[in-house]
Amino acid sequence: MDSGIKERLDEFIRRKGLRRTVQREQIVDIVFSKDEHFTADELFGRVRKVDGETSRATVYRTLALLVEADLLRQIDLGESQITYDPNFLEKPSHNHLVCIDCGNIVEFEDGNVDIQTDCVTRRLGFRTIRQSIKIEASCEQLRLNGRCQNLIDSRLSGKRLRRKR
Amino acid sequence: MDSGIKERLDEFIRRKGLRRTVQREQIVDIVFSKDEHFTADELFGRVRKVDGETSRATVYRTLALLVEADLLRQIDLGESQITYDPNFLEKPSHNHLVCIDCGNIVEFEDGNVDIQTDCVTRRLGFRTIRQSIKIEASCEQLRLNGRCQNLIDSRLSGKRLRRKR
DNA sequence: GTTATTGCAAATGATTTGCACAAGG
DNA sequence: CCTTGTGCAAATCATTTGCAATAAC
Repeated sequence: MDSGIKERLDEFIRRKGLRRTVQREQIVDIVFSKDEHFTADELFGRVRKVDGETSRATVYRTLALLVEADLLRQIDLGESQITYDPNFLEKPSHNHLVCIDCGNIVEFEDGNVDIQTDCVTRRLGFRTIRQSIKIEASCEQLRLNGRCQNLIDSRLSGKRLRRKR
Repeated sequence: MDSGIKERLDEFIRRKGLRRTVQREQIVDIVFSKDEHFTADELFGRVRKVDGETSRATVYRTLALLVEADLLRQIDLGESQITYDPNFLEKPSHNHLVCIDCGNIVEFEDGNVDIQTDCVTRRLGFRTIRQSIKIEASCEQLRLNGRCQNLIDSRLSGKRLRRKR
């Protein structure tokens, strides 16, 4: 975990007159221990393994806190549950490609895309605050070779596949 | 309303072995009578004005039907309710800019953006199926002049402003 | 001590679903 | 007829909230 996160959270907590608690510490540790996306419920599961007392409500409230502090971002993958992405600190303007074959999510950063969209924004008379791009795509490997390395990798790593809402 | 819609729906209904009903006819007429985005509940309100019998369930079921037939699309504006966009038939690859000042939603189509993102997609080893871009932006007019024509327009037209989830 | 935070359980709110009856083909 | 569609009310499910007890500071 990037060591700056705790400091930024402490700063946010101080500025807002809030308090440091063991639950918040634990949840933050878990959220930023991996670079994987997660839902509130998945996080609750991981938190419960560490501390069997922490409540679902506290998990939700801490997620809202982290989003407000701009340490964590909600992303839309078209599922019924909100997905959280802990990687915006490292990759501030990344976007997501979702493979419709295997459900894998690929993060990408591309300056040219950012420039193009910002150009459109200015042409329309606005100033970009934030943008999100979701690309749904099919796997070229799977189409050509009948198999897809991403799919194999995700099976091996046990990554969560995409569910429809 | 584009006259092709009814035909495409009929074709879909025939192909699937489904049935034409008065409720579906009415809902489709209402959905495509304007180019405005709407939620299921807003649509239900409009439908009820025409036919006081139609149920909320039928509205939801017909929306799902239209989405499946690819006549209507769900878009994510970060609200708790799903937003439906009836304009993809006319503008097949448009995207959305949301003004954080006034909540206005501006649709735009831009070939260069599409080319850039498709380029990224191919570089990653995928083939684009569909993409959606959401730009959150502030109004330059408001920043410079202290007022925003979009905001004034939306007040005048009584357009729905954005709610947070 | 004062105020924020927590856990619990209940509430919320959008959407979905089971079922008996209605209606399309 | 036979099956799909509808309306109703109940169910679902993620998320939020009220409240009394607890813990920061």
